[in-house]
Amino acid sequence: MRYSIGDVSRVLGMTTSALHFYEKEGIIDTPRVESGRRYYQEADINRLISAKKYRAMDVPVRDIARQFSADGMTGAQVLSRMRERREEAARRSRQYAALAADIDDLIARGEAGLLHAQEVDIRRAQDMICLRSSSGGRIPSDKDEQAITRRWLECMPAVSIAICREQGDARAVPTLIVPAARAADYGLEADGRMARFVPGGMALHAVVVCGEEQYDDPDVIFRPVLAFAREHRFAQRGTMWGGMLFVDCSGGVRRHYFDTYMTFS
Amino acid sequence: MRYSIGDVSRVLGMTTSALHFYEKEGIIDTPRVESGRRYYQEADINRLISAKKYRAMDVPVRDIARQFSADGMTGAQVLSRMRERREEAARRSRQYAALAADIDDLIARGEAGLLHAQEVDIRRAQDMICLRSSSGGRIPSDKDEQAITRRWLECMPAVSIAICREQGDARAVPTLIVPAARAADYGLEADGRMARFVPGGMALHAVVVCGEEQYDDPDVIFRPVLAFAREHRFAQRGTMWGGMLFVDCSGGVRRHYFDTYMTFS
DNA sequence: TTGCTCCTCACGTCACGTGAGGTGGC
DNA sequence: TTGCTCCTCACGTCACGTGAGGTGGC
Repeated sequence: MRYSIGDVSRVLGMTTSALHFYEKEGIIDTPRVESGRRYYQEADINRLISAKKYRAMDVPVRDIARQFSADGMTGAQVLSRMRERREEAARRSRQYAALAADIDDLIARGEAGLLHAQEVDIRRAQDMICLRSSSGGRIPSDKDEQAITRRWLECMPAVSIAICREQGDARAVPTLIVPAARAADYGLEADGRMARFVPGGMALHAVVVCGEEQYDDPDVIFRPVLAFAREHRFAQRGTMWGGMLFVDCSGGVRRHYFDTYMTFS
Repeated sequence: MRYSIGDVSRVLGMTTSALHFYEKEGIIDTPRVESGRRYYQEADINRLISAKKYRAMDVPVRDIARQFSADGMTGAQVLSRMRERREEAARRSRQYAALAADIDDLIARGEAGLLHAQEVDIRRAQDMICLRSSSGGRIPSDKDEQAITRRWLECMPAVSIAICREQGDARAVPTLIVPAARAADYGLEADGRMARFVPGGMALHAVVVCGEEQYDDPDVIFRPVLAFAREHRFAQRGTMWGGMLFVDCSGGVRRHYFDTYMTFS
């Protein structure tokens, strides 16, 4: 049986340029009829199907070419490659599942934020862990602190940009924050120095919208809960914090949405 | 606070060239000191962290730049993008999980094949569905059949290259095959024409190793089970089939491993 | 003659990575 | 003076996709 490149392309779901590419990479060595046109035989089809199978497993084309070459891989080596691919596929599956869950959480908080911006309510806050640098910025200048911050940032989107103000602090500081429940999954933990445990509990809550002024004066995000607390005589207990939900950049202005909590006694 | 590109790079886990790239793409617009060196401020850090978050969700850099631009996206649009990203992440998670399971199956059969090549045993065969073309090759010449074959090939590695011989066939033919149990997950089904149901049951089984001769004479793969059947007076019932496990290309020869089954009455 | 398939070759894509060759501040 | 950081610019990567311009067989 001789097949034209068009037939092969239609059946294998690969463009002719992909078939040219596989040939250039040495996965197949297609014979030609006199006019220069390629024709494919059963053996070529088999190799292309196998190549497609390994590509589906994310094996690079060059590795497939080597595997298929005259002095290619033994069965045991092929199996060992497949074991790697299985581990990688399982790893990616877990990673995407975690990502989907984390995005879900962001969406839920974001939707609530859009609906109830600027309203103050009372609700239970989760336990959180907050990461602050000794230099006061969101980026530490100390190398050890830089390494820790980097580890935290690798855990986005579970980790969020936040602003925190511990009881007794003169002003709020830029930090990172993660729900304590998610922290364990990512191997993040409170050490009492950079990473501090922020206990949850009943809290004043508001979604706050603010502009660029939060960079100079991070305390702006706590105004609604603080005003409510003054009016209704709630006393702060523990750490006030606000996690950034998203930024609305439409219409030439930047509106930062923060989800703020103030636990009270 | 002013941060150098080195600090930012260390903390965000991005190379300086990535930071240059993000600047070129318009995600940030970094100011310079007189000597030409860049410095980053809290607002830039925030945007880079956000960009990293969206990159972790597989949003393209150009879309992130547009989202952050002066006339960017509203909160509702950002949330809708996040919903898409969640669906995509969930889809990929499922896809990689299925891939891992399919590879697992390939490995298990491959390992058994390496250990017990050329031995005949008796075991239960699974129900399978086998796809054959009316033209006799693994690639059909009919356009409708080509479209069906293409759909099957998109379900690799659950679908395998195979050779089948129905009772009464003059010779074995190249086909594709899928376990009936997996077929349902991929929306493949027997139609009695191209795609035929191959019932499982007690069967003679052997892993057969053969060379290129299988392309001219696919029946070679059934020799061990047929010899055993003659010797021990087993009569074929239903379809004989062999699924390709892998190809050993070491030492300049190609050895094709097939997992063959002959159900008997 | 017209459509269709197929050919080669060059350049584009995406998100950076990797030097090469040079500068500025401690 | 030496090390270190940072600069720009050009080219590479990976697996193809997309034309442009032309040929061959019905």
